[in-house]
Amino acid sequence: MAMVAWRNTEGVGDTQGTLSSPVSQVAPLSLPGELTGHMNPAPSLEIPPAGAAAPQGAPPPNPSSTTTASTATNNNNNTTSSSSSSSSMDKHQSQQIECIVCGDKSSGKHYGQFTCEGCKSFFKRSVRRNLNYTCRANRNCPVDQHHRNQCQYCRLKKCLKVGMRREGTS
DNA sequence: CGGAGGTTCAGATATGTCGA
DNA sequence: GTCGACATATCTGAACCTCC
Repeated sequence: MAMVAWRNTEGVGDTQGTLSSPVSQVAPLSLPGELTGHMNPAPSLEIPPAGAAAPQGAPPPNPSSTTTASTATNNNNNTTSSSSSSSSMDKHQSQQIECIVCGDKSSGKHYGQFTCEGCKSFFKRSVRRNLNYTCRANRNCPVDQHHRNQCQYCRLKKCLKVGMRREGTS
C-alpha cells in the first residue's frame, strides 16, 4: 500500500487549518472531552451534531454519485447528494457501497456511516487519540480514495461532515 | 448469525542524524 | 558547507477477534 504518501502531521502546523499541533495546544479538533456524541472539532470544523450532518443514519451512498469525494472541496453539502434513495438500490448498494468519505470500497457501516476500512481506522484513531490536524491549504483539500491521505484535517473534517460519530450507531 | 467496534500487525513514507 | 546513506518514528490500511 502506498499510504502516508504525505505526512503533514505537524510540520504542517502553520498555515491555517489550525487543526493540529502536538495535541498539547488548543485542539480545534478536540474530540475527547466534548466528544459526547461526536466530535465538535473546532471553529473551523463546524460539524453539526451528527444528526444534522448526517442526513440520517447513513445516506446510502450512491455507487456513482457518491463521488462526493470527487472534490472534497465541496465539503459543504456533498452529503446532500444522498437523499433520494430507492429501495431497489438498497440491495445493490449493500453489496457495493462506497465509502461516504473517500469513495473507496466500503467495508460496512462504521461509526454510523458506510466507510472503508481506511477511513474507519483513521476516524477511530483520530477520536481515540484526540488527534489534531492542520490543513496546509485552504481546508478544501480533496478527499477521495487517492487523495485522502493528503490532508488529515480535511479527511477528518469530512468524516464528521458526513455524520460519523464516535458512538457510531448509538 | 450478522453487524459494528476494537485491537493488532505489517508495510510504506517522512524526518532526523551522521559521515564522507 | 553540501550531498548521500542509514536509522528511527509515525501513519495507514487490512485482517482478525469480541461483543451486542
